[in-house]
Amino acid sequence: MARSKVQVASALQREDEYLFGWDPMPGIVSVWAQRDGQAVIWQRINGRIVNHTEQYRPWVLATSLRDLAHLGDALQPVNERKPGKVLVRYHKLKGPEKSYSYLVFARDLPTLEQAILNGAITRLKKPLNSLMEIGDDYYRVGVVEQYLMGTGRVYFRGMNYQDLHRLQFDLETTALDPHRGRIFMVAIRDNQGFELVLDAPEPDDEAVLISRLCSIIQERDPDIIENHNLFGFDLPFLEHRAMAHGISLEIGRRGGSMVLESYPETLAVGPDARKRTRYSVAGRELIDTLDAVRRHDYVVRDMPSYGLKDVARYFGIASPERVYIEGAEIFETYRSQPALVRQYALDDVTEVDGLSRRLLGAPFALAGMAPRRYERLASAGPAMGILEPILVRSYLRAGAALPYQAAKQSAEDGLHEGGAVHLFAEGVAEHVVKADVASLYPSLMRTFQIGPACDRLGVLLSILGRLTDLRLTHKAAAQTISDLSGEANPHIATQAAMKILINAAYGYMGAGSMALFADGQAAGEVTRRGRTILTQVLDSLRQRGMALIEADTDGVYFAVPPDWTVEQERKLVSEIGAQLPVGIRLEYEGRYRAMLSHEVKNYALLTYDGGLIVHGVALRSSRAEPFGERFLRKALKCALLGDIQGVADAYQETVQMLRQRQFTASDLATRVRLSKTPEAYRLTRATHQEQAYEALLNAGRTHWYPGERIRFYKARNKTVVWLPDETEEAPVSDDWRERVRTGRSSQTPTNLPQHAEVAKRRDYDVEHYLHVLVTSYAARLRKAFEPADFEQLFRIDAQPGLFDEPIENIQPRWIRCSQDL
DNA sequence: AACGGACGGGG
DNA sequence: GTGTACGTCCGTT
Repeated sequence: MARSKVQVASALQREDEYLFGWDPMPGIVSVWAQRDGQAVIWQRINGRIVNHTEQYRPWVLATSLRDLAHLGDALQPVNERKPGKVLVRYHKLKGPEKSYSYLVFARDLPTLEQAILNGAITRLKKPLNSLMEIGDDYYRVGVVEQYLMGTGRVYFRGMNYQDLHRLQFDLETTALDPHRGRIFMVAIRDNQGFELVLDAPEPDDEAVLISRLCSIIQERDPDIIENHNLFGFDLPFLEHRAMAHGISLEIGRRGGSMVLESYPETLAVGPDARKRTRYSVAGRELIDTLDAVRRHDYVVRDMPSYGLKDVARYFGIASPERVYIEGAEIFETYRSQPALVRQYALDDVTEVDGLSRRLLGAPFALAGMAPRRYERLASAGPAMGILEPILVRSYLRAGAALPYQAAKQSAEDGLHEGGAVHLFAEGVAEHVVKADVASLYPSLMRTFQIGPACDRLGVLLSILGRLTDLRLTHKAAAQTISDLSGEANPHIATQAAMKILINAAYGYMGAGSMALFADGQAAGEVTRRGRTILTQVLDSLRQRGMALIEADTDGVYFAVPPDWTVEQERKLVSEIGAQLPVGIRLEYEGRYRAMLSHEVKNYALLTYDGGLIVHGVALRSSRAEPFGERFLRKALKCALLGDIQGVADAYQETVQMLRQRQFTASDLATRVRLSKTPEAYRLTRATHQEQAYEALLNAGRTHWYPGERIRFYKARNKTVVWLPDETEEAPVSDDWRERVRTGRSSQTPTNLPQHAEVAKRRDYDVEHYLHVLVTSYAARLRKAFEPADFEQLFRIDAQPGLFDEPIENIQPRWIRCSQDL
C-alpha cells in the first residue's frame, strides 16, 4: 500500500531528527560541560561571541535499577512528584527485557556515579572505583555528548565555514625533541587578516615568547586553533617548554577555565591500543589538520606523504613563492637569515589555513549532524566515533532502549570472509583499464536492506537511505552552482561528510564487540553478496576476451586490445554494469598506458601523461636510500614503456655514479627510529651491535631518547657514520628550577658534528651500496622480465656474458588479451 | 620468509 | 575525562 504524503513527510522529519538533531539553537561554536552538571555554551551570533551557562542533567544508561534500589525514595521516576529529597531519577525506555532500558540521571555526575557504585559494591562484594569496573551493565558517553544528545542541539547551526574565527600557530624549534631543543620562533595568523612572527634568538628569550603567544591567543579570541600535527608536536612541545619555565598555558576562553588541559588518551581497544596525549581547552576547538589529511587519504588512498609541504602541493595550495627549508637546517638558517625563516614559518601557517579550508569542511558539516564536539568529530573514527553517537541519540529521542549483548555475541560469531582478492597475471600490460563498483558495501546494504538485527527501529538503514539521497542532492547542487563564488562549498563539504557516514555503515556492523549495534552475520551477508557481484563482473570481462590482471573486493584491472578508444572502454564497462542488480553501479575509474603487475595489491602504473604510480610494499624500498629510490623510479618508467635499453642505462648510470663517488652521504643515508635508551643499548651491545646506536656512539653522542629518528650511512672503513639532522646549540635545560639553582642559562657547548658538514661527505662504502642497489632495488623489477634477461640486465660487473642476448631482443613479460577483437 | 610490534608527523 | 584502521617498515626468529 502506498504511504500517504503526510506519512512520508513525518517519516522524513523523523529521519532528519535522527540525522541532524532537533533543537534550533544557532551558532554554537563550543561547549564545555562538566561533571557538576554545568555546561558553558559559546555562540557566535551576528559575528559576536556570547556565552551562557546552563544546568544539564548528567545521565547514564543502565540495564536495571538494582544498583540504585538502595536509594529508596531518593530514586524516583522522571515525572513523579513526591515529597522528600530525590537524588536520582529514571526514565524507562521501551525495549526487550535485556537491554539498556533505564535512563538514569541526577543533578551532577559524581552523585549519580557514587549512588550506582555504592549499590554495585554491595552487590558484587568488592571495591570499585568507576562504572567501567562494574562491567556491561552501564553505557555512558562523554559529558558534552550527554549534553548534546539530551538537548538535540548540534554545533554550527545556521553557520558557514567562513563564519568561524580560525587561528593558526606554528612553532619553530632547534630540535624535534623538547628535551634536546627549544622554541626559537612562532608564527601566528588568523582568517581575519592577523599575521605575526615572534622570535627568541637566545634561550633566555623563550619564556617571554611563550607568554606572548598565550596573550595573543587571548586577544585575538579565536573559535578554533589549528596546525598540522598540533597534537603530536606543537602542543606537547609547548607544554614541555612551558613547564620547564614554570609558565601555565592560559589560552582558554572567558566564561570557562583558561588553562590548556592535557590527559592521556587511549586510541583503539585491545592489543593494538596506543596512548597519546589529548589536549583540550574551554571555549575553543583544537584542530589538527594531520587528522583531516589521514581521513582524506583513507578514502582516496593516493597521497604519497602526510607532511604539510607535500600535502599542500598535492592539493595545489602551495604558493610558487613559498620558502622551503630542510627541517635540520631551519635553526642554522635562522642564525644567518632570520627574515627568510620568518617567511618560511608564515608560509607554513598560511598553508595550514589552506588545508583547513580544503579539508575541514566535512568535519564542520558532521558537527552539524552528530552530537559531539567539532574537535572530536575532526579526528574521530567514523563508525564508533560518529555513527554510533547518532544512533544512540536517535534511540533516546524515540524513547527506545539500546540493545545489549545480542550485538556483542553476533559480532564475534559472524567471523566472516572479507572481499575477494585475485591475481590473474604477472608482468607488464599495456592499455589497462580500472573499473570498480561504486560504494559497493553501502549499496548492497541499501539494495538488499541488510542491517543489524538488533537495530529494532531500523535507524541505520533509514539514515543510510536518507544520507544517500541527500548526498546526491548536494552533489547535484554543487555542480550547478558556479564554483567561483564559493557558494558550492557548503554542498561539497556536506556531501563529503555524508560520504564519510555512508562508508562507515558497513564497517560499523562488522566492528568488534565494542559497537552497540554490531552484527557480524549481517556484515558477512554483505561481503558474501559483494563477492558474487565481483565474480559476475570478472566472468563478463573474461567472456569478452579481456586480459584480467588483478581484482580486489570491488575493483578490477584488466587490459583491453591495443587499438581500443576510451569510448570503447567506457561502453564495455557500462554494458557489464547494466547486467548487475539494480542499485549496484559499475564505474569506469580510469585508464593507464601500462601496468607492472608484481603481486596482489603490488603494482606500478604509468598514466597516459607519463606519471608513475607505485602501489604496495613489494615495489617500494624499505630502506629508502634516496639514490636507490631515484634509480627505481627511472627504471620502472622505462620498463613500463618497454624501453629495455633505458632500464639498462639507468642501472649502469647508478653503478657508475656510485663507483665514481658522485653521490653524497645524504643520498645514501638510511633513516631509523631509536627504540632503546642508552642504558638499554649498553646492556645488549656486547652480544648484539646495532648500526644506528653505533653511529651515534662513533660520533661521540652518548645521550639520546627513544623515539628519536636518526640518519646514518656506511663509510669506506666499514664504520657507520651519523648524519645529524639538527645543528647543535648549547643544549637546553629541562628544568627551570635547576637553572635558577645553578645560575646558568645554558651548559657548555659540545663538540658534536654539524649537519652541513657531514651531509656532503663522499667517503661511503661503494661495494656495500652496489650490493644494496641490486638486492634491494633492481630486485623489484624481477617480475617484469624472464629470469635469464633479469640476470643479464642487472650484473654488478657489467662484463658481457657468453650467452648474452642482444639488448634489443629483450622484451618484458607481456600480459595481453587472449584474442584480437 | 614469516612473524609480531610500532609507526605515520613535527624542527 | 577515552575508544580508527590500515599499509608500511623494522627487528626478530
